[in-house]
Amino acid sequence: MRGIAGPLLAWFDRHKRDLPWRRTSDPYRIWVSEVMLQQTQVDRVIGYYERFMAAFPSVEALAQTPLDEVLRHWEGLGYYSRARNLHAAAQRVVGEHGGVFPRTYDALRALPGVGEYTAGAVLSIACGDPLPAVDANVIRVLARLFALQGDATEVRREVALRAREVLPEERPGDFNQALMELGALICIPGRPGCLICPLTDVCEARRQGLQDRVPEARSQPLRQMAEVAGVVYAGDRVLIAKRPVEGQWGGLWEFPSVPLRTGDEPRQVLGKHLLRTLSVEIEVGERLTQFAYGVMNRRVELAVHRCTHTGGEIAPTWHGEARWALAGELEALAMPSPHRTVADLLAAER
DNA sequence: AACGCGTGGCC
DNA sequence: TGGCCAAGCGT
Repeated sequence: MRGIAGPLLAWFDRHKRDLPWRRTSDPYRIWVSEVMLQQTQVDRVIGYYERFMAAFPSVEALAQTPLDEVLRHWEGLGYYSRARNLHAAAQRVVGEHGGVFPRTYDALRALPGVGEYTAGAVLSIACGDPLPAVDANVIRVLARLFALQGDATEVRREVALRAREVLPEERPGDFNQALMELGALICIPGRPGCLICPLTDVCEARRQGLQDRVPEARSQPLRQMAEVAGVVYAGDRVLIAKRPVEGQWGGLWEFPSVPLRTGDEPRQVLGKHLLRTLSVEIEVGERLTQFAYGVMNRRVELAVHRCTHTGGEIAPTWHGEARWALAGELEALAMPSPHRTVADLLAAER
């Protein structure tokens, strides 16, 4: 296999999408885009990237902003550890590198949230370093190009070697992006568009008729769950709780909620939960809303009750931070998607 | 090594 | 309509 760089880069020059992070060579901006793009589709990232850059135009700006505000800009994008790591990394760039974005592999790789892929992507795209950037697209494209089959781990390792071999000295960043762009637009998981693929003539899977074979993704079984949340009023304020930084929705604010087990009486469980975790006494009132949301491999039926504070001050425990908030404050807090739905409901009824 | 970690669009 | 999926990383 020789010379895929030529036709691939020619195709890329002609068909690449006009994306905001392709209009800069600032390593900081490339880095932010790459972190946002982890496990997230391009179309979804564009708006977040532009708002994030307007708010945090430099690594110093990001570093000096409170994490809560950074998370608010990340709300809805998911995988919130990315935002926490991005923020922590920005502070380390300022504190340990004098605000100069690191341009060596080891220094970049040492930042939280920067793995092998991201380090290679940032340095090849922003600095022209001849490093591969192997993401799921590249694995699929090269596995097909070289007709690599077998164990997923084995294919991955083999792809990593091939990615280094096919990488051209000229325009390594564009080459990496071209492989990913091809994987996203043409060499897609389902039925690849071999008829319009610039590499169709040299693709070994195509030659062998294996192009429809794609590494089977092992899907986790979907679990059904139920939970109850309370919008607890004390006068004109509502009770909000901050989720612990580790785990799902870490660092985000939510209306206090608790999982239900089969047979649980939701209103009773909610009351006991608030008493036990925050020492807050409540009276559980009418059901405000009920809906299902999906998160990871779970489908959750959420019932939300309007509640009234009847006694007890918030006693912060190991469960984390909680406080009373004015309705107008909710807009500025980072909340999980289903809780944002509830907050919007409250805002609409006022 | 295998698993946890979000979200909404798609067919 | 619901199962699948997307420019990974940390542990």
